[in-house]
Amino acid sequence: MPAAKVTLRDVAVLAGVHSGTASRALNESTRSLVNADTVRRVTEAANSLGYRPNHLARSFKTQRTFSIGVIIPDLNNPLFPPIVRGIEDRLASAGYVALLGNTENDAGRERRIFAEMEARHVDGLVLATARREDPMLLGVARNAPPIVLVNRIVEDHAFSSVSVDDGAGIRLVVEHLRALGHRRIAHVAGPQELSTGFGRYRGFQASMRSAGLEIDPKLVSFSSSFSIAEGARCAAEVLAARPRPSAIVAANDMLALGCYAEIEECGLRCPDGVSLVGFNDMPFVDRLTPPLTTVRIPHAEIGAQAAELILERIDQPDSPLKSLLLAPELVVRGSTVQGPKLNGKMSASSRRSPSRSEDPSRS
Amino acid sequence: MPAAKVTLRDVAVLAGVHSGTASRALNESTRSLVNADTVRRVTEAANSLGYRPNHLARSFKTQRTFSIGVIIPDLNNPLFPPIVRGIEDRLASAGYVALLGNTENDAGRERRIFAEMEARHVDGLVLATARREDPMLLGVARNAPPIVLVNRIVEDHAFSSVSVDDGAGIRLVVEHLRALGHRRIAHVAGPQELSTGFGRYRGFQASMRSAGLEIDPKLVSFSSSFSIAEGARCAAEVLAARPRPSAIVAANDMLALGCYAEIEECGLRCPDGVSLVGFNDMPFVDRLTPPLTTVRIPHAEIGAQAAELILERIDQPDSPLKSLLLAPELVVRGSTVQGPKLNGKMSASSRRSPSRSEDPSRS
DNA sequence: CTGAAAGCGCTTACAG
DNA sequence: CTGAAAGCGCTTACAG
Repeated sequence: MPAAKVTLRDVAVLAGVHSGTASRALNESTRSLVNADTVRRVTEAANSLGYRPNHLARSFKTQRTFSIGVIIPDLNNPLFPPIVRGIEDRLASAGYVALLGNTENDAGRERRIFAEMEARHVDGLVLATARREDPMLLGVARNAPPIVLVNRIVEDHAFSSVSVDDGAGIRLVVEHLRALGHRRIAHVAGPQELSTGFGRYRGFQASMRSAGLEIDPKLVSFSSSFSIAEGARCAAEVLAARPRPSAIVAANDMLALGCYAEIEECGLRCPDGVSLVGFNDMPFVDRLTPPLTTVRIPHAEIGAQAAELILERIDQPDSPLKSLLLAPELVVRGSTVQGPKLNGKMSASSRRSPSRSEDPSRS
Repeated sequence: MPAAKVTLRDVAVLAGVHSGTASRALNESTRSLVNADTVRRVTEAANSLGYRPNHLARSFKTQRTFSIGVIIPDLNNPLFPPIVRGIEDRLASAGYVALLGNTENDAGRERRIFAEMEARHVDGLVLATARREDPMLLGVARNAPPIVLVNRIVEDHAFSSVSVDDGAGIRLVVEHLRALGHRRIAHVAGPQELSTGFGRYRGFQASMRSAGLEIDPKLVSFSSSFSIAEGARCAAEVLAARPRPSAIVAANDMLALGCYAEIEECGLRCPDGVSLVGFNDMPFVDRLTPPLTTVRIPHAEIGAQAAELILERIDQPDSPLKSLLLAPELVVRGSTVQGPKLNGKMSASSRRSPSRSEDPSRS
């Protein structure tokens, strides 16, 4: 049991050296400056006294805290816990700790949390709250700590970032649905002021086009937030269109959850009446009925890479900015089935659907 | 834009006072000691210079960090994010910040995280990792920071704590099932070294007894962790008993998730073949098929109260320990239906089951 | 390779 | 009510 307060001076006295020497002996980076035998004596003294360096004194002196601010919209959104864990685990292994802040997507809260983190002298910040055009981020002071964006990014790349290739993810989705014979495909889009919502919508447009499918404006509805309620509202909109869509591409799993509810509400069934695809592969969406086909993103990896980037920037503040784009992966589950052209009146074998040969991705 | 570095000295010079006076003027608790006019001058000087007190210097001097360590098993367990948010929100409003640590239920990690938090001089700790007999907790040094336990508690109450009345929760469950006519009720119990697993098991015993129902040992299976896999394993065990149970009480929702899978695996259906109840009301269990009947606990409130307790202990280290026991609430959803006695061969009206009159809770 | 000393920016008894 | 000063426990140029 260590005594209440053992300081570096105590160690130095016991080892018969000056406290400056003890400091150098105990510090990894300065150890090489001191005689090996002195190092041994100091180390022994430290051990025998149960010396624990005072973090606060060191931080005060060096103005480094070995802490990183992590700002997210809401920890209760299941997307974030695995990302946060990815960040924390990587940081912990480097002796850093994360300070977490939830903005609730509120600009005022965001500013307050940012200021609080600065006041606490975090060595860096990881932000999952960026908007495509983000007034706060554009206004950050020159002497603000290094910043890395995660998941969401800003329009002009003034920051390092780790995100997922949203367009590629949606392409996998559209091609999957196309291959199942779906032609009237709806999109419940995310908020367009976020890079994720915007990128997935653009990806939807692009991959529908290259799949040779038409985008009916009535089959696209824009949510104002990635929430279940908005998913239901937008699903109601696209399901009201005639002819009805045979599949819905939701911009994320929360929206997809709302779609499930609304599909049922309309007296339809998923997947028989409407196929449904989400994005993110949130925990437990594989336990829904039917299990959700979705786009898996490497949550923990995203977090770990973001932590890696911020640590790099701290060690080398002048290193060039990096934007990592991680590859998503389609996870096919029960919520997507053959479209109406293939299992409808025309049997797939008796008559080749003309659309098949028109499909440029197959020619 | 504040200059790179404005210190208290700069403010004092501009206001024409000594830095000690400036400190007193700016500090809430000492402000009353200084002349109102001086306060005004100092405040103005501080504002005009954009002075931001250096947190690090203050912490170093006062040995207080306004930070609290929060140690949980795993942020990816959906039980914890809402609790953590409850803690953080309450802490933030008091100017505190939370440092999060995930133990993965590993004793070594737990020790390491605990030591790290101590080294960072957290002002207090909130632990959600307690075991009923917890060697680490019993061994904490006399000069360790104040500790509050959350959700799980230790056997002898040497700590303040906030938890849920597990026995009362299970009683609600058993009475609900009893009222539906279930008599062969199984229990997929949690780990018995945790107060939650143990308390719910004891609650199961007690409320079965007072409901006049027999506990068949073959209908109780003990899991080794609150996981889906363990839930499935234990469900398989109790479903193998003959006569089969008509209902399963799972010690928490993760175990219930495993029960769902195993019920299906056995070719049974929930709720027609077997009713199922969980515990915790984790996010999204209302979206399962069928939606899970479960015991709701006030997650955010639990966190907020824990934060409250730790703040109290920091302000008044000698205040008496408190153990808050929050009331759970039954949420009835689709996973529980009438038991076999009432919708089986014997109609409820044609023949009164003898067990009804034997039921002491109804006499 | 080591010692002596300054100093990081505050807070807080201690005088007056 | 305010000033002068000590000091929290380290790190790090600066000498030698």
